[in-house]
Amino acid sequence: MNIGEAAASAGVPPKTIRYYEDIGLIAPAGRSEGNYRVYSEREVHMLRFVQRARSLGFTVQDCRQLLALYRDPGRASADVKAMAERRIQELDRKLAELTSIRQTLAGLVEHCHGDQRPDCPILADLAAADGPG
Amino acid sequence: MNIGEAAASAGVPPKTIRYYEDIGLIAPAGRSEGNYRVYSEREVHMLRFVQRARSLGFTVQDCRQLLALYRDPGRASADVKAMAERRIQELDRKLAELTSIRQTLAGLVEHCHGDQRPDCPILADLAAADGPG
DNA sequence: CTTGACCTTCCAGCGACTGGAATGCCCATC
DNA sequence: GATGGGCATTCCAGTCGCTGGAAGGTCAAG
Repeated sequence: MNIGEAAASAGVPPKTIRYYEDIGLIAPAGRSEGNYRVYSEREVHMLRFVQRARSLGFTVQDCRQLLALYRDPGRASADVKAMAERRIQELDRKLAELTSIRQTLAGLVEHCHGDQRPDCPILADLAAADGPG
Repeated sequence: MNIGEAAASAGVPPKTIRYYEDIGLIAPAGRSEGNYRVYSEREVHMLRFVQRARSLGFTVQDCRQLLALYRDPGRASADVKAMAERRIQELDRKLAELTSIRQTLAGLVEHCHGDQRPDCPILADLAAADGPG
């Protein structure tokens, strides 16, 4: 299997696969006679694993650890769980932040006429910059 | 006022001010005899404006537009409102995405023993990679 | 006159790719 | 055998919004 097919099958662009190889996230692929990278199902499986982890917001560093745990038959599930829980905590932090921003913006938008006149509480807030939020 | 004082007063690092000047977000500051950047209250005000806009998640490009609108006495508040609404839409998209990810992770965490044994539904999900979410 | 805090410029790096150029390989058709 | 198109290869540069650090200049205090 060439990189294009592996990429399609794993749901990542070919460039990303080369990048992952470059940074040592995945092992260097074997090569054909014409120097093309060659992939087996096993390697595509790993790529899918990474793709899925990334789509859940794990960093590439996290992926390294997750792959290591995945490959380690003597792993403790506690270690995986801890990683997921840390990730959830970060998500909660981010969600709180974005929610707060959203509230602030929504409040400002609500009070803005949104017509042809220049008076605008949104700009006023940005200019004042010591209100709440 | 030197850059350090301006920075403290606007709530941004000195490096960021130089960066903003570099990319043309704010006008080049005047210079002292010793080539130090010199800031007036007016310029600190602009910096605070940008800092506040950035803290609400507006991009630097957005800040350019917001500053332009702020400076334009003939602006229509509708334009500002539209920007804020677009931003809110983006936030909603992001919030939905993160919330969905959180749900998936929470579901996985819930089913993981988190003990010394290797069996782990989180890794199993990453490896399967065709479940929901 | 020295110390130390501030300032200057410039270059490099973060994370996680992504775009593009220049080149090479492979297969099919004429 | 030539040719064309679609793959592949490498390498460099850019994205976004800073941030760190090196090498040097300025300023006020002691």
